[in-house]
Amino acid sequence: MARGDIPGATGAKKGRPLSEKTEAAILEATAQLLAEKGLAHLTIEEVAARAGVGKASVYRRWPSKGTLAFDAFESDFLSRQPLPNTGDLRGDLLAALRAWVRTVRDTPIGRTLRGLIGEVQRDPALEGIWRERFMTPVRARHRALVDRAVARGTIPPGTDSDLVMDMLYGAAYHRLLQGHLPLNDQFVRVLVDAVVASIGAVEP
Amino acid sequence: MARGDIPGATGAKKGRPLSEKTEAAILEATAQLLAEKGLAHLTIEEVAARAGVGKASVYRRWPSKGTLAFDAFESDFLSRQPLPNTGDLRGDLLAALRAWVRTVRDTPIGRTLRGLIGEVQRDPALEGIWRERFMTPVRARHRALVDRAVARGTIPPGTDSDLVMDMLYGAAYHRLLQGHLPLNDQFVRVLVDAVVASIGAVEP
Amino acid sequence: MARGDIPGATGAKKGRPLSEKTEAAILEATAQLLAEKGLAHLTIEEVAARAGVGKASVYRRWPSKGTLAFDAFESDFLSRQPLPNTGDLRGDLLAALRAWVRTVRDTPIGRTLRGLIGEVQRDPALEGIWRERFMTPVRARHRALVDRAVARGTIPPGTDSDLVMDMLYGAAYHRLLQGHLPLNDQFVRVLVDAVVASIGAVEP
Amino acid sequence: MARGDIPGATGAKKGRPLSEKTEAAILEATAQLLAEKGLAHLTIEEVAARAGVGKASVYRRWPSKGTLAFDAFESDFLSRQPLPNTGDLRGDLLAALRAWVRTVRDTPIGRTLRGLIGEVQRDPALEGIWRERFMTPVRARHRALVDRAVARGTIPPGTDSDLVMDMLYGAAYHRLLQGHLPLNDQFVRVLVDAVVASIGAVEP
DNA sequence: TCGTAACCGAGACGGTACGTCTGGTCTTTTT
DNA sequence: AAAAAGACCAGACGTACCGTCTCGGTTACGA
Repeated sequence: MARGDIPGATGAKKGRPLSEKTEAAILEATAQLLAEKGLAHLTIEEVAARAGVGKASVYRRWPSKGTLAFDAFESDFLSRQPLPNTGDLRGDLLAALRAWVRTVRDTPIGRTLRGLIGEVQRDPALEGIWRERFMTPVRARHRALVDRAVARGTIPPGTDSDLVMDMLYGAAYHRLLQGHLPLNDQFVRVLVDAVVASIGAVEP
Repeated sequence: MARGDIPGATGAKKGRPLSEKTEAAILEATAQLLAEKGLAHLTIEEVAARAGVGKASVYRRWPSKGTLAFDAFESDFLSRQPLPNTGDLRGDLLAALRAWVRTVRDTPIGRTLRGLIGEVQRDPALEGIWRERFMTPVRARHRALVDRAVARGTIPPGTDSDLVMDMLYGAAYHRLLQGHLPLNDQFVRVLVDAVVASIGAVEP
Repeated sequence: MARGDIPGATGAKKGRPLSEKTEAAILEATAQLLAEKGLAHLTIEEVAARAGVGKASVYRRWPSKGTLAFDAFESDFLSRQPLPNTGDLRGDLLAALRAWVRTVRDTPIGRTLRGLIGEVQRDPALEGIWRERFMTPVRARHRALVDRAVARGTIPPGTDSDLVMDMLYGAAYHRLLQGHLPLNDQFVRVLVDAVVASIGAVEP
Repeated sequence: MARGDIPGATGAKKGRPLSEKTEAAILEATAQLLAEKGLAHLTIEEVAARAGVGKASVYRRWPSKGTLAFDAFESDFLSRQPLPNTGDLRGDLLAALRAWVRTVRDTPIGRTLRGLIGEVQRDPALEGIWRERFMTPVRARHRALVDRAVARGTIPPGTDSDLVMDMLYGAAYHRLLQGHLPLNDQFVRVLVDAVVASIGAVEP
């Protein structure tokens, strides 16, 4: 986990507790600076200054720039990934992927996401956190769509939902990170069609 | 391109030309250090020292760590991506993807590739170079496999080869960068099968 | 003044105060290196290394090599300039000038003084500091000898003590800096005699 | 001497002779830059660029910045030091010192002279050249005034002309280099008076 | 209710690496 | 073979941040 814990939850504590105000100020400053200059040019020094906080108060809570940025980023991103229910798999996947594309393409979140993934590549300490707190919940949410289709009986029960996720979001992340081709609606449609076709889906 | 040019190709040159020896020493030192400590902990300072070269001689050629690392990495990686010809599409894709997986999973190249992609996310100046010199040639080589299958008539002529590439390599890069699931042969097989199925390939 | 101030004198202080240990280590290292290799070959890098201190800790206190060297030099030099009281002007001037000559001719201080004056010629920012902290106190000390003679009534009341100082020490600095003739006791004697003669001094 | 010799004078020469044009361009550029930014901020790099000449062509002729600057400075300065003949010593010394003061106070030459003397303090290799080519001729010229007075019989035959020079010019250089008091005509007058008085000069 | 442990903002600490600059030398090509 | 150009190695420059430590002061528990 990025931070220690919700204060008061773990038990024994002496002395003055961590101030929630300080924490909020840090996260707010981080979010601002993240949008303004990107993760690469974010510095703890500046976060502390902007938040009106000592650097130690930042390091007391987050061990690195990545973990801090991650916390500031997380909730924002997740809230933009809906769990659609259109009645059939193609529709659900289309809606989910479209929401993803809009988020990363049309908001500063895309840039931050790219920077964060970049950071994860260089800091092994971030890998676990990133997977646990970001990849796992997002994938779970998306996989639910596939599982629902299995339950409905419109796709075979043995469908490898991990593979489906990797084909869909792998392709999408690929275009986000490599930028070799546009992330547009045309791409989303043909991608979802191809993936649905590969499952051997029965038309409802 | 990362550096100026092929020496001597552009024409006018006065004064002492850039020494090829110096350049070779820098690239060699960079490759060594890249393998030893990864891109994140590679420093120009150390490259220069190891190469027995002044820092200015490095900056004269490459404007940043990323461009330098990229040049040292490029040829090494590309040489490990064969152009298989097994006679059918599935076999070709399997061979190509297996080679890729072996390279990134079993050699230090995988770590460097991850670091380099991370670097590309933070340095906009690298994006173009990366795409032009890395993504484009590698994709072209892989796409040739699909085009050959179209020529053979085993898959429909309108097949979107870009999409095929994105599903295959998007998924593979996804696992490389996110590490949520292993990059093993089982994954390669089911991925190729699913992608081939999605194309509506005719069995030969 | 080279540095901020006597710590704690100015009032408001926030954050960790400058460590006196660090400052002492820097001054000590500077003094050593000044004697070893002269001001011209003194580098902040080496001062920091020798003092076991970060470069920033040096720059935090002194804005330039010259100001640092000056601070390290100052007390050492001044302590070697006595305020003689032999009873008559000639004896006082002889004693003072002999002490000066011995200091600059027989110790490494002479070399440092030359280097420092050289530095002052090239860095306008040093001029004021040099004058205020070096020339003014030293001259004041020496002029006191002349003023005492006036008080005694052995020389005319209107004597221009600045001119006397300039003839005496001007000539001495001239030989120190230009090296055209030796700085020996013979020189000191005839110089003092000539200057005393020029004043129209009454023999006591 | 700063440079080798008058080109072509020494005899044996093979290959292309040193170009007088090149030399003139370098000296001209040096003089300009000396006046513009002072010796301290003069760089061989910039001299070469301004002269439209390779750096090596500069180093071929002058071994260091100081020697080059010195050559560019020398003739200019000496031409401004007249050999007055007013008929009596006081008048001669007054005229000579006034010319000196005007030169160093009212032209960029003063700044350059200060810089040059500063440079001499740091570069032992310059000392000899400086003394030989600058101090010695200038002092000789000035001392001639005193010697003439001896010949005239207006001052004692045993007069120490070196001491007279040191009192006069020592005081003047002192004010130039230390800047503690102004270099004005009032100073010149009282200085000359005091020095002449110290000699025990007979009124003519 | 009081001691004390852990917090607070501020900023100095020892460091690393940056990208730039200069010095003096070396190596091409041109004249 | 010298000139002009400019790359060569070396390393100091001053800056930016790093993550830690110290300062004097302030909470808010728990003994």
